[in-house]
Amino acid sequence: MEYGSNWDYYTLINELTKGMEQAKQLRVQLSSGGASEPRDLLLQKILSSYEKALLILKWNGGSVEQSSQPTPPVSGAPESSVSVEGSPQQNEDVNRNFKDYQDLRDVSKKRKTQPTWTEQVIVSPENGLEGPADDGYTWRKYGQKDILGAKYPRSYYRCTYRHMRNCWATKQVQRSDDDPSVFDITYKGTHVCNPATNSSIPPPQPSSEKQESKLIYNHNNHQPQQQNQMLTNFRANLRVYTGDSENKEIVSPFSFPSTLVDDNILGTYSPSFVSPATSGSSNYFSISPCHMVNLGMAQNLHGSESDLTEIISATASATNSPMAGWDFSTDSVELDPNFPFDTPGFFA
DNA sequence: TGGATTTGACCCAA
DNA sequence: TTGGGTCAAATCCA
Repeated sequence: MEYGSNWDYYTLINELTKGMEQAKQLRVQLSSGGASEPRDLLLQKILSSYEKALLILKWNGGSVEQSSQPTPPVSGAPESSVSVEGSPQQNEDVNRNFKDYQDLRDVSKKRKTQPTWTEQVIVSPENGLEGPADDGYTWRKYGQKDILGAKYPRSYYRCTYRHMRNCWATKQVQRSDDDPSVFDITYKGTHVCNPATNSSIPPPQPSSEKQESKLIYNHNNHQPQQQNQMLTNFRANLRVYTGDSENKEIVSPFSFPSTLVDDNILGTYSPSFVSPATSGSSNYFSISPCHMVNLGMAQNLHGSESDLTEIISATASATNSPMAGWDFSTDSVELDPNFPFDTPGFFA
């Protein structure tokens, strides 16, 4: 993303403006007692607006560094997020991630310095899927290891374009001990290879992948970028079950909307990810929120990679519930239609 | 034959 | 010292 691009600029302006207007509304409400719109909703909208603006600024600041980074460090920047909640825990995360990014700029080969985020993918047996779907990137498995205390081995993947495009994104796939149908996918680093530009690789057209999968996001850390398209689809398809208290949120059902079930998304499932991930498991199939978007939006939003991730991250931090920014209650709720996803820039 | 996967060895942070 | 993460040679496969 280029700093100062029109998209960013207008989005930034828009977010700040909206935040201000919403704050004014809230002020009026607080003074009058009347409420045409729930106060908490207003608050969330305000917070999300400001947070998105901040994220844009942060992201752009990072991209400046990216351009000068010859190695992995580039992957660090976008993961940092800003917590409007300001809880110590979240601030620690922010600080840590920011520190990670700084570290990455200095020591690219250090371990545990890359930003990470975790997703869980539930594989629906009824779909005939035995593993998580591909996420739009092409991964190459480079290792597998038995993990102490884990029933299933952990598989290690790195971006196929690590050397060609200096893309140092990696991911780890670990089948859950408790529920073998759940895959924990830990992403490290962010792709700097734009899958949309990987035109040299004809997108595979798997048939079985075009099926429903369920996603669980772990917002302990931050997620990848490139999620605008998914935003669009989320509006119509997302439900979130927050009954499970921990950090992982089940985003389910995540049925592929027709707009996603096309070549842009499913056509890019990489063979590598439909390959055996773990010993004892056959094919698996993962869908990462960002990657889906990444594919879908790549055609429309060149270079704009961070939004849904940031929105998720941003809104997630608005309350203790990771997805609270979407105005979720503790039960299954629909995505708040008032959430400012329709900010002009988001779907431009 | 070239690319992807497997797997044992090595590296390194905790 | 240990265990997680990565490397790289061997192997597999289309």
